[in-house]
Amino acid sequence: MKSKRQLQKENTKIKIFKTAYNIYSEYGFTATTAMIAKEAGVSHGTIFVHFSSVNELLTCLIESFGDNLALEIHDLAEKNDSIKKLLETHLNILSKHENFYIHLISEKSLIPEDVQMALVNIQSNFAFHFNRIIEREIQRHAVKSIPIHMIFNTWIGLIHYYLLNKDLFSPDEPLLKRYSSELIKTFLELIKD
Amino acid sequence: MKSKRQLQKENTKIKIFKTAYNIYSEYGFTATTAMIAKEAGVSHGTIFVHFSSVNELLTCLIESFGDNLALEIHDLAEKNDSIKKLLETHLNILSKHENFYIHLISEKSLIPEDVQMALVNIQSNFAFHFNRIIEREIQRHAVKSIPIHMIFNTWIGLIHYYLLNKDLFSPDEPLLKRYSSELIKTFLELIKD
DNA sequence: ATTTACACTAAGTATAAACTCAATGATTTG
DNA sequence: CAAATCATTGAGTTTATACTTAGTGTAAAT
Repeated sequence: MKSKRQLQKENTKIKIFKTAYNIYSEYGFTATTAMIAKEAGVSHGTIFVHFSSVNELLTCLIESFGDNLALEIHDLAEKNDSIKKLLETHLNILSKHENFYIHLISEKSLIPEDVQMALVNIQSNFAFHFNRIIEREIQRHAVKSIPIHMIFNTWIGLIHYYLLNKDLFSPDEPLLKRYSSELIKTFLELIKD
Repeated sequence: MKSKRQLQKENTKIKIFKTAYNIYSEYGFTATTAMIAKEAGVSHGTIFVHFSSVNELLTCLIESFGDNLALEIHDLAEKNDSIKKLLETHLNILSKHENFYIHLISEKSLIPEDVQMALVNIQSNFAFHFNRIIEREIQRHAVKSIPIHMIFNTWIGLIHYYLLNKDLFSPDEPLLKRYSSELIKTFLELIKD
């Protein structure tokens, strides 16, 4: 049984955590701890009761984000065995976290180096499922015989380019909502044998 | 005839300008005006005699960079009319400015908004030549009939993905030196009809 | 009921970086 | 040669932000 104090402490931490996610999603990683405290309705100092530094807060957030994405990718990749389905699923997952993900890739340089690994892990994780399916399609001569990692990098490169240039491509609405089908269609066209 | 004073002033400005380019190329856009002053061998205050703010310095640098790139692209695109030649030329040009260019695209979020346009201009400029040649190849059925802008974005997306992840792909030597031919080969394979 | 523990507060400190400005001394002007 | 000009200096000032800490009031322990 948890004491009243323990509960309050946990709740406050969760409140800060979730608020930070929202603030960073909206304003990017230049948002300040002061903003987060204000939005969470706690005093500035409270943040440092729960997280020893802003870097630790960032680290927790991003690693947790990576873990969540990994779970979603794992779950859905099992069920989708056509390339098209796989790509649709990939973009659907990213779509749910679009704002945070965009800030993550476009402001990577602001993020503590030891956490940037989390980003690499996200890609590796998806690459695993991606490669399994593409490999099979290459065997079947449905996909061009090009080194798999290049096919993967072309796909990630293309969608990251769009996400990184959301201001240009889709300033007023979610980018993936608008471009998912065009991106998938183009990519399938390119890789088909 | 220029007076001694005028000459000295100009030289100092150029010295600061070039040093800033080198410092930013090496350390990225978080490098400080103090670093630049020290490296240029002038006092910190001198920078603000020549540039009203660090943003103005950045603006000058990046716009000048864009102009140079535009010239190089214009010159060389005239002479290269096969796709392969065009892509090789593109990467050769970027190769000459690899470090600065990488910082430019990976730290875009640190750059004043009104200068980010310069980056868009660089792409538009290249897109013009790129599209002209691809269009012709599509007519000849040498390249798949896919919307040209998607072909262009796939190419830029791919090379930016590599440049943005230089740490991963080629931490110890220039990235384009190592990957140019693989990138070109893959891309040509993908778009050929 | 009293004492102790502790989550939280808010005012304060530390630091880093851009930017200012009065002083300096070399150059130009008359 | 004297006076005026001006590029440069470097020791400040300002500002923004992360982080600290002594204090407060409520919950828990005795």
